[in-house]
Amino acid sequence: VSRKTLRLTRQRAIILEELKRTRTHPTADEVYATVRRRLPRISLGTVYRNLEVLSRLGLVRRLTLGGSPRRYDGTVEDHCHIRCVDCGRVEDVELAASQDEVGALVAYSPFEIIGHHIEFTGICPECAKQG
Amino acid sequence: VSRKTLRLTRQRAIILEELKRTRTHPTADEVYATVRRRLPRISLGTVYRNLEVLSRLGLVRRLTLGGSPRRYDGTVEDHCHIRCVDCGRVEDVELAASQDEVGALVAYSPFEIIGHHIEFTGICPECAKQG
DNA sequence: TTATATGCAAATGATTTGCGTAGTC
DNA sequence: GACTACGCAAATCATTTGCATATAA
Repeated sequence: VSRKTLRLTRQRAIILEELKRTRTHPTADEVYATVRRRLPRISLGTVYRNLEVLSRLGLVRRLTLGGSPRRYDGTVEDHCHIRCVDCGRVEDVELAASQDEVGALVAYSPFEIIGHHIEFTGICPECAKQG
Repeated sequence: VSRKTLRLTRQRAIILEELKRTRTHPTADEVYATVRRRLPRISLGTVYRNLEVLSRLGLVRRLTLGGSPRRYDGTVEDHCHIRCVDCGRVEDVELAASQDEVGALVAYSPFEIIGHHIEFTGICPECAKQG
């Protein structure tokens, strides 16, 4: 319940823009590298702060994937991911079922359920080639 | 492809034993605290090293949940988790579908799929009470 | 004008690693 | 006896935060 008035700074706008543009589920560091091409003086701290703000606003998604560093996703709609256990790359996965059907899978839980996320693991084509 | 011969040290055995005994999906620090009651001179580094070894051996599971610190699970069989977005507690969830059915949900992926994990998020009963 | 956001650097938190010694096999 | 694992401490990696200044509204 914050009373703060958010401002659309150049930094914030460009971080959002670049994150929406990519499909690679970048880490904060990768966003930093990309954004720095347009704003050479931006700091990594600003990137972290804005990724936090943007995900609170629901404009981007903070992925709850295993592993560090954390990854972000410009696509907000519910979808699943697959992570290469070898190189760590994360890609989207298309499901045969709807997200609602997945949500309905729970037999019982005392928790009030808010959401869900399926993470598949596997070997990506590139790593498969290299054995 | 390691040629090392593993040894069953007192520390390793007790870490495994304590992890098998609990259902709380503890962090390395929590395992450390528990094990220390029996081995007061054990170091946190040893706990980390052994959790790594034990999960490579498939004797325990390193959870690929979002958030830090990382959590471990003494139950190796496939099952799903629910994490309280408020207090971070992680509990097991029983599914209405089999794990095979979940695996079959993927419509298409260029990855060679190895496994999957569903993480539900919600509010645990305790946090729900406190609003 | 004024409060939010930035850049910078230091602080924090989690995990890993180097090293000399202890203990398993 | 040989070599793995330990305890300890320092190093590394990711992320957060304090502060003085810049800037959006």
